[in-house]
Amino acid sequence: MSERISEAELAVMEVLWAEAPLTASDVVDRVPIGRGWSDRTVKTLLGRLLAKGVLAHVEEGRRYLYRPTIARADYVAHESGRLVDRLFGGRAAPLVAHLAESGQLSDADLAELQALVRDLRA
Amino acid sequence: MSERISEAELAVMEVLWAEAPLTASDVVDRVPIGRGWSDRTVKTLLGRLLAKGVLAHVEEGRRYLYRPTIARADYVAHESGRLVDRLFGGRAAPLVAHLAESGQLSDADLAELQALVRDLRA
DNA sequence: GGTTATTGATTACACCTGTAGTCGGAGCGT
DNA sequence: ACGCTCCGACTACAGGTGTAATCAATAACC
Repeated sequence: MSERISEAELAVMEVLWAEAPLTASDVVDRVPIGRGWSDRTVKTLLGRLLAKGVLAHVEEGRRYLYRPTIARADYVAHESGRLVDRLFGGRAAPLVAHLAESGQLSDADLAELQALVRDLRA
Repeated sequence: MSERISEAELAVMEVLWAEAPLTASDVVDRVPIGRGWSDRTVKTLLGRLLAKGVLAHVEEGRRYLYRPTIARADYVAHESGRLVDRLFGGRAAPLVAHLAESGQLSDADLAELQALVRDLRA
């Protein structure tokens, strides 16, 4: 459940969150080319993710089909919560304030946020 | 500049962001008790942070005075940006949407955000 | 049927991280 | 001046991570 997913492992999870189940070679083909990983590396990561329990695999003939056991939304919630806890004392509003102040929110983002917050407060 | 600060190291940085400059033993005294660290551990972390260039030290008689070389706000901006890049494709609005949807924003947070966004868009 | 290609399992290895211990020199007490 | 103490520098060591190579079983090819 709560094993940490490393940066490299996340790239593999993203592939499987986008499409699953997949075979190991399918995953290799879909990992962003920029990573420059060999197929062995991807295989290792799949193995570690299995060991961490965040992937499951079922036999499909001579190979395995891999599939996430946790939802991306849950992972994202977990990681967002960790960041908010570590850097903002557990309060989310200061994070947004910070993003805004450090210019990481575009006008479009702000417009979107305004609509979002309005709806949420309704 | 851009060396990563680990979780344990962050606890030391927080002490020095709260108050600086400090001697090593001052830092030891101020690290959250819950960590249960020996003074050696804290010293090691200070050394690693020096090596990473995020701390500087000047001699003060028999000992050193340590002081951050990067601002907490810059670090926070960097880490927030990383999270947003990794999990939300670089767009911050979905983060906020996510925090809201997963119930991590209180009514007070939402009110605060609404005011914040209104001001920012003015 | 023996050889080769695939695929998963096991092993490797260096660097980072958490968590310290040891060594050596500079004052301090007497 | 001598040993005790405090501090910083160096060393240690296991577990995680990035990045792979090797091994073994099986399937496919000729």
